[in-house]
Amino acid sequence: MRDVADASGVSVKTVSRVVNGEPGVKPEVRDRVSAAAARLDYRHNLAASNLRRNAARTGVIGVLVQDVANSFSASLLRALEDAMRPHQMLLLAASLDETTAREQYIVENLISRRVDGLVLVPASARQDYLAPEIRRNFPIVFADRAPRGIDTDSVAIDHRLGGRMAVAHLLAHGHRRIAVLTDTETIATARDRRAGARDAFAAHGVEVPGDLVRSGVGSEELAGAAVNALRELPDPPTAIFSGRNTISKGVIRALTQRGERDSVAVVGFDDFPMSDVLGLSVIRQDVAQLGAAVGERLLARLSGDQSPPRHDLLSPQLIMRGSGEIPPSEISPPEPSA
Amino acid sequence: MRDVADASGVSVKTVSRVVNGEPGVKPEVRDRVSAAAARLDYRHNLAASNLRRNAARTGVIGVLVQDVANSFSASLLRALEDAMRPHQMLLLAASLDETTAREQYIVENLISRRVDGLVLVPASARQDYLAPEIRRNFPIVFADRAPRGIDTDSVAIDHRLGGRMAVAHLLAHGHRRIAVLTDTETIATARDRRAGARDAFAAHGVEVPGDLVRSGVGSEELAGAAVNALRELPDPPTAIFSGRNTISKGVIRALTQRGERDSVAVVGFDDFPMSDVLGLSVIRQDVAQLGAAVGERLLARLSGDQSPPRHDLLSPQLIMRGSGEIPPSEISPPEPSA
DNA sequence: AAAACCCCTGACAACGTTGTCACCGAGGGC
DNA sequence: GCCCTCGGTGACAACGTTGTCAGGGGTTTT
Repeated sequence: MRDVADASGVSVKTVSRVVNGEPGVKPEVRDRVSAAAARLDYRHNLAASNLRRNAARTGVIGVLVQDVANSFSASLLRALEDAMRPHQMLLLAASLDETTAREQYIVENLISRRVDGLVLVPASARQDYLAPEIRRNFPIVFADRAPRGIDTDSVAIDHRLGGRMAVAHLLAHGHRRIAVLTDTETIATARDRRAGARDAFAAHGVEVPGDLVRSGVGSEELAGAAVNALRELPDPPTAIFSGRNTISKGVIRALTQRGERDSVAVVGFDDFPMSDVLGLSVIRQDVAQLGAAVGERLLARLSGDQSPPRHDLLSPQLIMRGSGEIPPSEISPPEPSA
Repeated sequence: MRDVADASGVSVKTVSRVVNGEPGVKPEVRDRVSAAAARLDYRHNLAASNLRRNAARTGVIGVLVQDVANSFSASLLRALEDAMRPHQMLLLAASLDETTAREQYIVENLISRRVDGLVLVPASARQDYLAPEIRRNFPIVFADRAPRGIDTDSVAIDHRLGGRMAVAHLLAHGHRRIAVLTDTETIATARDRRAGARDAFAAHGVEVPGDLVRSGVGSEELAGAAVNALRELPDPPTAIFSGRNTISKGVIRALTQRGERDSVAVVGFDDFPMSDVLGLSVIRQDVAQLGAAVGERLLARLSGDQSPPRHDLLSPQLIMRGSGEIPPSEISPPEPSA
């Protein structure tokens, strides 16, 4: 900036005025400065600028998700970007891979960078470490999972309701031997979805088929293995509730290989690309809606909203595409009469 | 920082030393300062720090892709993140939506933020506006598309080869009426893929079926519409080369609705999640490999590599899953003998 | 005992920018 | 002709941090 000033024979302050488009500079001087800036390839330094304009915003928000390559996270990211774009804000995105340590490291790093806010799909079980930030009213919005150990805004899908809807749907179609495949116990959403499944059994007065409930199904491979194991049981499940999109993929792949796509009912949680073509019935969470709601909450906080934290729950939706409407297969032994 | 210094009775410089873990501070003092910092919720300001340590890195690289929600972009992002993670670098991600204006705006913004480098999947036709950055050796790596108007590193899939492979495969299975659906003319990759398709026709001495070549197919909906139109022709195509994953989705959806999934051959460009279950034959570009190569190039530049720009081409791979191996349907009128 | 050394610490300037204030000269009102 | 106003400009300090250098006190060397 000093160089530009020297080259155009004015003070640095005047260059600053030109660069920021402030009024009160003679057009002639303005042109001279602009020309010099262009000639010298001058690039405005936003970091220094923000440092000086003390209370100003950096125009960046941090987004921590599980894995930016996962369609859920990617859609969330995109919805947030769309929400932030009109406000000229950019996104610093990071994948956590369900790693608590990385979550804390990234959060700390982002705060040092003075991001204006955070969107967090937490990997950690508790987020007490954020207490100081909450105390000073730093905007943090939790997405898809509620905060624990602190209180701050969150927007999430009602996973429990979704799990309940899925299993209730299968029960309504006459299934009793329903397998429930969910991710690791430590993940709150997985717990909620399984709890919802249990709710549905209870509401229908059906005993939970304990031997068919599997948690810790954390990958496509594990899901496929689980399907194979379950279908080899003496009294195999006639329907499967798969608690996550990666699990659904493994389930469908395994069923396809076994030639059982048309005989075993499946309802998945999480829609994913092409599941319509696959005819997979799912509990759909509207990720775009989720992202938009999260963005809205964050923007409200950024513009000074001091109201108490809100915890919004969005209802998922059952999408019937065939796989969830398959009746119990006749191969399954008839239920003994009471 | 001054507050922490006052609270612990030392100078700001000593606080700086403690914060940065520099040696040469008495353990007792170090503890006192750390305690004060914790008590006052002190947060280190990386922006100011970087400003002072003049030539230092910000530890952020900008990544501009088409759409972070698209599986190609999302996977690229993830591969880059993995490449950068060991170097403690974070990613500022932005979606361009094939918009030239947004590309320039974001690039300018990121440069003002002093990102250490850029990864660009350009939306613009030419990138002359980057000339000053190239001149000062600012690290920019193009991904998936080569730069035009400037010369800098790029890593891309050989789209032309891929297009050729796809159509050659269909020709080898006896098809002659092969539809070629590609995205807008202005997108370089779409042009390359179509050119590859023409190469294949030429190499087989087959005349290009002009009435079946459609460009400007920019969405799933348009792809579906194109399929319907083409299949209603008096002499419909017996095979389809779909030049992009979104197009493939539209094609499959339309064929499914028409009940023609098993009678019309399809080879798609771009693998996407679940296409294996759909039995779709595709030209796969290894996005993870692409992202890793881009990351590697960028890291090399960041560590001072001054060699001339390189333009690497990665070969795509044909994955046969059934849809591309369907023979020409008999419904199609027999070719008139010569 | 003087000299040399080391450990620890702090004063100061500087990074690139902008807010504050003061200044200069031209024009307008009395 | 005097005072006031106002448009245009620049000097200076400050944002939060760290590199440089100097200094104080203790210990070791000669």
